[in-house]
Order: sequence, then C-alpha cells, then structure tokens
Amino acid sequence: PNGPYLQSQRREIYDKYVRQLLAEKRAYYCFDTAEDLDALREEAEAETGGFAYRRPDTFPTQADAEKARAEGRPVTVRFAVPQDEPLVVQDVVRGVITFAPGEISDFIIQKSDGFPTYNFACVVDDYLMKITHVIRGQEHLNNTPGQQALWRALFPDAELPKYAHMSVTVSDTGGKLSKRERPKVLRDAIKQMPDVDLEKLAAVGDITADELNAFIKGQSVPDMPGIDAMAEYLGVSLPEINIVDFRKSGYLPETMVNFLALLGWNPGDNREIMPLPELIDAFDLARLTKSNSLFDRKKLVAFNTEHIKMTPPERLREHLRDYLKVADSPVLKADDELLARLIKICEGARTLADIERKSRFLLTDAVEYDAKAVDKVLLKGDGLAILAIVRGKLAAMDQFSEEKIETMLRTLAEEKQLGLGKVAQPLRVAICGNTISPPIFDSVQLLGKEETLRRIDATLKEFGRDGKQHL
RNA sequence: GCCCCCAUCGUCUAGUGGCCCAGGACGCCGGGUUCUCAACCCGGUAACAGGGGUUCGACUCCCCUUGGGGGUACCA
Repeated sequence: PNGPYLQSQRREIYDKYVRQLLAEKRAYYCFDTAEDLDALREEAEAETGGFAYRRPDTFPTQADAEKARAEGRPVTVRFAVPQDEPLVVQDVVRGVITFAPGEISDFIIQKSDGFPTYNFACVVDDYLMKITHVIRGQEHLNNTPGQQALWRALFPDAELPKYAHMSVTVSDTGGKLSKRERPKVLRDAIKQMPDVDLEKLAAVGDITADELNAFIKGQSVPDMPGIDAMAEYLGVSLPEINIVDFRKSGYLPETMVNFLALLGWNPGDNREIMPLPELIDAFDLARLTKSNSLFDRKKLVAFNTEHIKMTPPERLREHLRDYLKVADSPVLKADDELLARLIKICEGARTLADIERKSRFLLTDAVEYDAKAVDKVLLKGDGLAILAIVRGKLAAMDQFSEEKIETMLRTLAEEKQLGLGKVAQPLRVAICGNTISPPIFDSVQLLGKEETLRRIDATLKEFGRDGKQHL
C-alpha cells in the first residue's frame, strides 16, 4: 500500500525531501565534475588520509545552481553530515559501533541527472514504507551512520528501524561469494585448452571473436547466457552461484533455504535439517552469527540428500518435473506414475540430477556405452558369456515382474556359484551402457522384456565375437 | 593508505568465568552391509590464532600483534 515501488515513479517524493533538506541548510548544491573529484581524491591520497569532501563555508544558492546548470556544469546535492559528534550505530548483531566525527563525509543524495542515490532513497523508502527491520550484509555497515544521520534530519520524530548486519558468505577462493567466479573459472579453463576453436567458441557464446579475446585476456566479461553456453560447449562445470545454478544442479528449494539459513545463524540446539515451518518457528534475529562463513558444497549435498529423503513423494515429484524441464531431459516424457516409481527406486539419491542420470536409459532408444564399463564388465572375464545365458533365461520368462527377475538372477548366480554382481553387472551394462542404474530387477522390469532382449542382443552383437560364447 | 567488522576441529557451528583435558553436523579415515551408484550402520581423526593482562579460576572479560572479511562512487 506504500507504492509506487519504481524509483523512477517516486521522483517527486525524493525531490520533496531534497528540497526540504536544502531549505534547512542540511544539504547543499555541488558543481564538481568527475575530473574535479578525481583530483581531490588524488590530493587526499597524497596526504595519506582518507578522502573527505570539503564542505564550502557558504552554501551555493538556488540561483547558483540554475546558473551552473545553464553553463552545462553538473549539479548534485550533498547531505551535510553532522560533524560535531561521533555517529553511533546500534546494530542488532554487532552492538554499538562508533564512527569518529569527520569519518563520514558529506555524500551525494541527488545525482546530476536528478535521481536520488541509493543511500538517500533507501532512507526515504524505509520511512515511507514503514520498514521495521533492515537486515542486510555486512558490506552495508559503513553506509549505516550516514543513512541514520539522514533519517534523523528528515524524520526526527520517527523511531529508527532496527538494523542487523549479517556476516558475509565467502568463497573458498577468497572474497565474497560472487557472480564473477563463474566467468573466472571459464576463462581459466579456456586458457588450459590450447587447441580450442575460438571462432566456434565465440559463435557458441553469441559474441564476436574480439569480445572473446578481450574476455580471455581478462578485459571484459560477456553476459551470463554466453558464459553458460560456452562452458557447456567445452564441458566445463562452473561453480554454482546464482540460485538458478543450484536448480540446474538438482538441489531442492527446501535444501537451499535450510542450508542458507544455517550460514550465519543457528537455532541454538543441535538441529540442522529442518522443514520450512520449523525453520521459521526457530528463527530468531538474536542468534545471528558475527563471523563470515564459507560456502561448503559438500555439506550442501548432504543437506540435499536429507531433504530428498524427507520430502513427501508428491512434492518431490513436482520438484523432479521442474528439474527435468530445466535440464531439458528425455525423462520428461515419463508420466506421473513412472516418475513416482523412479523416485522410489532411486532412494538415497543425493540430487535430482542423480535420479535423472539413473533413469535416462529408460527413456532413450540408443544405449551409449561407457568404454570403461564395457571393458571391465563385458570384455574382461566371462561377462559376455554370462550375458548370453541371462538372455536365454529372460527370454524364457512368461511373467516379467521384479520378483521373478530377482529370483531368476539369484538362482542363476547360485547355480554358477557366482556373486550376484557377476550376473547383474553385464546385464546392467547391456541395458543402460554403464554401471550406474537403479536396482537391476527394477531396471529390467521397467524396460520391459522385449526392449531388454533387444538391448542384450545389440550388446552381444557389438562386443561379442559370435555372440554365443559359453561359460 | 584510511575506516569498520570478525577470529573454537579442514568446513558450518555450540559455548555469555568454574558444567569444557571443549559438544553437534558435514568432510576425511577405518570397518560393516550391498547387484552398480548412492543410501544405511558402527568406530575414529581433528579446534579455543599468538602474546600480555584481569581473576582463586579463563574458550569465555580487557589490551596488543597477527590473520581474514567488508567499505572507501553522481552502483546498489
């Protein structure tokens, strides 16, 4: 009810408060160009102190401002920050923080294009929108004394909102967890690949060869879609940073909320894995942590495993479907019933991507053989011979249920005095091309008798000398 | 450079002067279970950054050092 919420639509509101400050001599016009300010900063640096804008003894008048504007000089408005006493910030997580007089210098509240700066707009907005708590990252702590001084000048009778400055989540490579990490990883990867086709790569990223070159040299960064496309083309996996990255990697929304909540906060007991309602109930501003935290992806995966286990089946199915859409997976063809079944037999999966990976073979026609798996399971030892026997047994079955398939395979293994693995693995590689799949009995049953036999035959033909070797 | 914040196992953290030769979780290591990958079960490893104070007693309070992070824009 306090809108409009677009800054461009709130210009009159901000202007009103700027005029008020100007009239009260708590703000003043400035006509410095960018070059002027650069020079001032350089000067200040030479004197080893920090830069502080020097307030003029007498403030320019409205007429001065109009004249400057007419002459084409930039006109900005600065807030005259109270300099007679320290600025004290009361922070919910950090307590009392004192900034010495002079530490916060007069900052711009209205830009030369007439727009308010963030530090001004947020104060006006917080007041008008009746904000009670300002909860943000530590990077804003140094803005706070200025903002609060502004609040007191503008709304002396109104109580300040509560301020809570949270710790920052840092990356294992040092510094804030930042979007810039993705391009950086890609750039380093490209440098490691001497014979990459740069022309093709630029085309994939939808940028020019020059732009790609500048990117590799570290002079510029293309937009994210381009970065993503190039990474995919090169087979480089980028660290997840944006929330969509985590979605694409198969993490549940519940996992992200839970994990992120525990970075810089804890409930005070040993609880970690919590469903959303419990999390909300347990949350308390007073338990925010002061020190920075590092984003540990291994622990994230563990959290996701737990959340996949505790999410109700129907809900998990919806999450899976969302994931499959994002991943553009062939498994998307599966109906609700099949998806539910896949979730069930993939029990213990760590991410939705795990489920997808294991289920793929059911929804694709061509089997992609993993060379290592074929070599180890089929070519070395009696894999092919056993597979031929299994084929015969499967072909002879009239009831094709998981139970019957299990009984058959176990009996066969016993007869041949082999571990079940010796019998199951060749079959697994034959139907899905690698050694990773749901339990073999379910896998075979879901594939169906006809298709299973077809794939076994194709495998025997592809890798067997005559396809009729015997044990 | 200057200003601000922070400092317990590898990581996230519990701990607010005696309950702590420091608890939990993830990881890691070892073992068990097992048709693959996971999951699961059992066990283990591992920390109060350093130095000064204060106190009968410091992980806990104070100071310094060191280290990490943030800010230093007519960006948000």
